[in-house]
Amino acid sequence: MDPSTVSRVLNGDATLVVKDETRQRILDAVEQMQYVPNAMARGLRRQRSQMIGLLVPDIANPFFPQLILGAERVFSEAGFRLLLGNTDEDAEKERSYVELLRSNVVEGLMLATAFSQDETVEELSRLGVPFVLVNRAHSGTSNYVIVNDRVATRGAVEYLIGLGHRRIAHVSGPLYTETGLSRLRGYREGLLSAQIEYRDEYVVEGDFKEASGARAIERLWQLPDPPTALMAANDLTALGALEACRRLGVRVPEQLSIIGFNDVPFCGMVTPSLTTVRVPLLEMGMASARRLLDLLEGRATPGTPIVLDTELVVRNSTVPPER
Amino acid sequence: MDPSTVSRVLNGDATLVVKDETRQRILDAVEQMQYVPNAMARGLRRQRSQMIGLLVPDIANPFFPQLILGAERVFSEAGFRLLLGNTDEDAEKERSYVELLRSNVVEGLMLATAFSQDETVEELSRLGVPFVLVNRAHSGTSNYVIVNDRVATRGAVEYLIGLGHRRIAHVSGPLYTETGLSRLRGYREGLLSAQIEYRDEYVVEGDFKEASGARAIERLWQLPDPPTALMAANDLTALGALEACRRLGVRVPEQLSIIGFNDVPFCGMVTPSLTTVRVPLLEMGMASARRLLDLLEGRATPGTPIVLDTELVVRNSTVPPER
DNA sequence: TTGAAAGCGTTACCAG
DNA sequence: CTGGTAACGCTTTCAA
Repeated sequence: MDPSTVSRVLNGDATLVVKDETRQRILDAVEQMQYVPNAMARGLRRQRSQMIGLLVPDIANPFFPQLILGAERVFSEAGFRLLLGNTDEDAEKERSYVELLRSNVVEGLMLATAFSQDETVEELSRLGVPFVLVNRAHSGTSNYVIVNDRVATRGAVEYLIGLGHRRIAHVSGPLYTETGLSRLRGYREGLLSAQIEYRDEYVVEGDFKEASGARAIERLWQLPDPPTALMAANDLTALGALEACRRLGVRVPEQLSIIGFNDVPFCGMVTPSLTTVRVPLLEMGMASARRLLDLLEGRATPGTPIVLDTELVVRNSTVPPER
Repeated sequence: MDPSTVSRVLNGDATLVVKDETRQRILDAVEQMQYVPNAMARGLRRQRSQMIGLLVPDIANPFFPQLILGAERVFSEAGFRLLLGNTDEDAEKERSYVELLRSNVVEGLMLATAFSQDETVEELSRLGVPFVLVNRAHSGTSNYVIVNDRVATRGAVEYLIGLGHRRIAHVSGPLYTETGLSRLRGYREGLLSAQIEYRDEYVVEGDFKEASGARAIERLWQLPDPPTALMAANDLTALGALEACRRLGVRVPEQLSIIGFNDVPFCGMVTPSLTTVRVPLLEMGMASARRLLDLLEGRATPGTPIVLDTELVVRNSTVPPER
C-alpha cells in the first residue's frame, strides 16, 4: 500500500507487475475514500498538463462556437482539456495567453485569431513549441488549417457572373490579413476569368464586421452605376450589407444580389436567406486539434498545411440582375 | 540569487524586504533569460490552480457564447483562467468534468447545464466545493444566477392578451427543469390574470430545441380552433415554430403571433424579427463569475440567489389577432 | 536582507 | 512483485 504501488495501479502500468490481490485492495481503498490524484502534482512530475489553449478573438462571433466545439470534441477524446482565451484582438491579452505556454499551463496552443500579430507567431516558432493556426495562413509555419479562400471566392464570383452579373462589388476583409487578401485576389480572378474590368470604386475595404458591410452599401449605392451584386468577405459583413439595404430601400436580391462567406448558422435564417460559401467549421476545429495533437505526441505530420473544401450554398440572396 | 529570493521578488512580497539592488539584479536576470515560473509547481505549492471550469451543454447554442464572454472577462480580470467543457448533456462527460474539481485542476465550477442531473449538484454540495449554477435554480444551494422566468413569461403572455389575443398556446421547455416549469407557471398565471381558461391542448411539452417548436406548430395547427399566439419557452423553439409556419403556410404574425425567450443574437435578424424576452446574457455570465470569485476568495456572499431583470423586446412577430 | 531547507503530491527508478 | 527514495519547480518558514 505504498504510494508508489498505488500509482502503478492507477496508471495501469503497461508492465502489469502488480499482484491481483494487491491491485484489488488498492482499487477498493481508492473507491472507498474517493481518492482522485492531484493533477498539479502529477503534471509537475510528468511535465505534462494535458491542457491546450484555444485563443479566439471574440467568442460571440458566430464563426467560433462551431470551431470550439470541434476542437473540444477531439481534445477531450484524447484526454486533453481546453483552456479558452478571448483575446478581444488585444495584443496585450494575446501575449498573456502565450505565457500560458511558457509557464507550462498548456502544452500547445491553437490560434484562431486572424488579427493577431505576426510577432506572436514568430515568438511561438522561435520557442519551438507546438501550435497551430486556424483559418489563417502564415509563412512561418506549415501548421495551419484553412480553406482555399482565393479559389472559393473566385468560384462565388463566377457563379454571379453565370447569373448574368457584370457589375460586381466586393467588401473585403482587412487587407493586412492573409484571409482578406486571398479573398480579394479570388474576386479579381473571378472578374478576370470573364474579362470583366476591375473597378477600384467597386471594392471597399472592410474588417469582417457588420458595420463595414453597411458602410460599403452606403458608399456603393451613391455610385452613378451601382453594382448589381456584392461579394462580401464574410457573412457578418454580408449581413451588415443586407441590413443597410433594408434601411436604404434597396431590394435584395432584385436590385442587389449578395453572397457571404463561412455559412455561419444564421445564414439560412435571415430574409432573404443568404447565399454563401460554406466553410466546414466543425471539421476545421477538429482538423486543427488533430494536427496539434500530432505535434504534441511527436507524431510525424505531413509538413504541409491542411486545406479544407468549401461549397457554394445557393439560397435566396442571389438572382440574375434585373436588367 | 537564491531561488527563494527570486520568488520573493517575483511575487512582489507584501513586506518588501528585498534590497533594491538585489531586486534589480534579479529582475534583469529574469528578463534576460525570459524566465517564467512553472505554474504547476507554483500551484502545487500554493494549492491553487487559478483556473475555473465552465460547463455548458452545447457551445454552439447561441445562448452560451455571450455567457462565456461575460465569465471570461471577469475571470481573466481576476487572474483566473477558464477551462471550458462541453457536456453534450451527457451525464458521463459531466461527471468527468466534476473530477476536475476533485483533482484540483480547477478551483471552482460554473455550471450552465440546465439538464444536468441533480446528482451533480448534490455531489458538489456534499464536497463543499465552490460552484455556481447559471440560469438554473436549485434548492440545494443559494449560489445561482437566474432571471425570474415565471414573472417574465407572465408579462409576455399579458402583453399578448393586451394585444387582444385569447387563444394563446405554449411550447414549454422540458418539465423536469426548473426553468421549463417556471415558464409554464408564468404562462398559466398570465392566462389566469385575464380569466382565460387554461386549455391542455394548447400546451405542448418541448425541449428548448428547434424541432420541438416545429412539432408544436404541427400539432396546434390541426386543432379545430388553433391559437392566435404562441408563447415559446425560448428563442430556439420559437425559431423552429417560425420555420414550421413558413412551411405550412401559416402567416406570422398575421395568423399567429410568436414570442421567444432569451433574445439571442439572431432574434432581430429573422423575418419577421422575433419579439422576445431579453435575458442579459453577458451580465449573467459576469454575475455568475463574480459570485464564484466571492466564494473562492472566501468573501461573504449575500447567501441569496441573484435574480437579473428581463425586458420584453417587442419586434415584428407579434400583432393583434386578425379577428 | 538573504540563504537554507522542507514540503506540496505525484511518479519513476532502484533495491530488495 | 513491492517498498523506499529522489526529484519535478516552486513557495514559505526559519535561521543567520
